[in-house]
Amino acid sequence: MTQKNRMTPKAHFAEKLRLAGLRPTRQRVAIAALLLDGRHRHVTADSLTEEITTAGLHVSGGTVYNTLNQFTEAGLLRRVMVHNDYSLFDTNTDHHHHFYEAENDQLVDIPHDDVILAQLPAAPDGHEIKAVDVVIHIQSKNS
Amino acid sequence: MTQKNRMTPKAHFAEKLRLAGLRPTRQRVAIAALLLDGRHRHVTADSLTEEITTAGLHVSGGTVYNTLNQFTEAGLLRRVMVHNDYSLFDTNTDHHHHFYEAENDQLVDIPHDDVILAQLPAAPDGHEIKAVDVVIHIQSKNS
DNA sequence: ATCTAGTTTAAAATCATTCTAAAGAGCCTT
DNA sequence: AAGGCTCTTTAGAATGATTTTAAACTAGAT
Ligand SMILES: [Mn+2]
Ligand SMILES: [Mn+2]
Ligand SMILES: [Zn+2]
Ligand SMILES: [Zn+2]
Repeated sequence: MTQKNRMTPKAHFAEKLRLAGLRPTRQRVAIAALLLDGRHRHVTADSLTEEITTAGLHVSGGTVYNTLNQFTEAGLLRRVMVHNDYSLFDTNTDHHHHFYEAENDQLVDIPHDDVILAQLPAAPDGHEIKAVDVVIHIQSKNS
Repeated sequence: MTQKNRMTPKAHFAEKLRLAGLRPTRQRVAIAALLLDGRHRHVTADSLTEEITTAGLHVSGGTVYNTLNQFTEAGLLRRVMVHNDYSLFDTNTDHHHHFYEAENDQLVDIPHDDVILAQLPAAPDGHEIKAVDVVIHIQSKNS
């Protein structure tokens, strides 16, 4: 078992943040405890703020945005692009793709192996591929 | 050759709009003439407004947005999702994918055949696949 | 020419996100 | 344990793309 089982949860997430190059402030540790617990899900600044409130905490709006951006920059979260209305963050940073149902703005993970890219184009000269995002747009069958 | 060569360009685009179920107003025809001439490119509300101005015309901001949305809804344009900053519209509605270089917000088409999805997952129960979007994020090699 | 539903317009409103500048908190050094 | 430096947080203002509004206009039918 990993070392995390010897620490209090707070210390565990503080350590995780330090490793990511982020100073473990009270707010960041609280958000890390909510988002980086291993569960795979998709959150928005709004839904995260709700979670924080439900947990009996308070973090200013600016800090929620800053933290989501910093976690993403640090590779602790992943931003998913499916529309222009607001940002979606994925707690699953492993390589995987998504189903997106615009009808009710629902995003669902596709297991890694269920999409196979048999052939990829070469990146344009002087460039390299950083990530490949596949979004499969779906709709309910009865139109 | 198609029938379009027998009409004045204006009539040609008016007809195209009628077929798409859109009343061919002066503004829509002007925008159609700029965007639906067969060239494949990516535009924003802003870049389109510039083009309109350069052409010596004027269309209100609201109408530029409405028209882009209506054209997209009608299948004359395609919206491409690569970031949350503003909408990108593609004059190429054929099935194709994109390279995206975040560094300088540059979007480049990938020829249809250069990405092959060998295996697609089944859509969730009661749903069908409407579109598959692949975005390959790239960056210049010297980081 | 007249009518009517659909469209355009300038301006205001919306709203997610970023910025500001002042107060607070990690953390390193004494 | 205290001091100090830098990074963070905060509430609130600002930003900016997009939508909405309500009045003026027009395509197309009669
Ligand atoms: Mn918006
Ligand atoms: Mn914005
Ligand atoms: Zn996911
Ligand atoms: Zn394209």
